[in-house]
Amino acid sequence: MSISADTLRGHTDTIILAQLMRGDNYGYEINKNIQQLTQGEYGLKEATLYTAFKRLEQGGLIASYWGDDGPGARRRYYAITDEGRKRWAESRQEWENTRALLDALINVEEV
Amino acid sequence: MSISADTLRGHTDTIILAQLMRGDNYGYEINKNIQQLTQGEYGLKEATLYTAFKRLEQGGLIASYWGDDGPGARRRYYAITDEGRKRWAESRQEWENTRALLDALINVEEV
DNA sequence: ACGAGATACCTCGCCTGTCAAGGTATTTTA
DNA sequence: TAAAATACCTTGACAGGCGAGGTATCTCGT
Repeated sequence: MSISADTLRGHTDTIILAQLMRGDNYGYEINKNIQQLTQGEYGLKEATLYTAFKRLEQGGLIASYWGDDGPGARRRYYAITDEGRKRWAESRQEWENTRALLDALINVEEV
Repeated sequence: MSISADTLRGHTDTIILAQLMRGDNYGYEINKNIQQLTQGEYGLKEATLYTAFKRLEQGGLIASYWGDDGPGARRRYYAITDEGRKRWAESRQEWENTRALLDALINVEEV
């Protein structure tokens, strides 16, 4: 986890939505996927993760149900809603914009 | 100001340092430069701006002095320190990394 | 001469997202 | 059968952003 979380603040929800775009999944696994995708450089803290799930569900962007199939402890699965899909698309677009802005703001043209 | 500030949270200090890399400047002007660079899409709120200056100065990344030359009210100028330059270079590098991570996390490979 | 508006700085208190710490329950494995 | 892994959840503290409000100076039109 070499990335300071504060620079990713505000993107947590989008990251989770993106994972759920690939299909229903449960918290632990989602977080493992995130860690894999970033070669272990980034992962959500559990408190952050579950806070985000709660927030997203209350906002109607995801829905949850209990699944008890697999090994290990019981799992709460999450599914992205239509509204969630819409939000993801928007956030993705916004990210493109933010990225361009920060590129312009953080770099200094050579003197 | 169409960009939600939370997606830029954590980058405020770096943005300010980048502006000061171009030379000494004062708060109001720095913020105007930022707005210009982003075609008015982004600007720091004053409270955010001055909070950041305080934080940066206390951290030894910038230094300030009063200048009374120009028109309008008195101005407090800021100069980036050696430590500030170092920090900017680090943050810039970290941004490259963060950008790559978010690209990987927010986009979903097609099914 | 003077009031409006621009310039410029600053503080207080609220809100929100992150996370360390602590807790519960189940299953696998040595 | 105890340890470790899996999996979920809550509480309280903390930090950064910012709305709202405030101060002081200068310019410009009338």
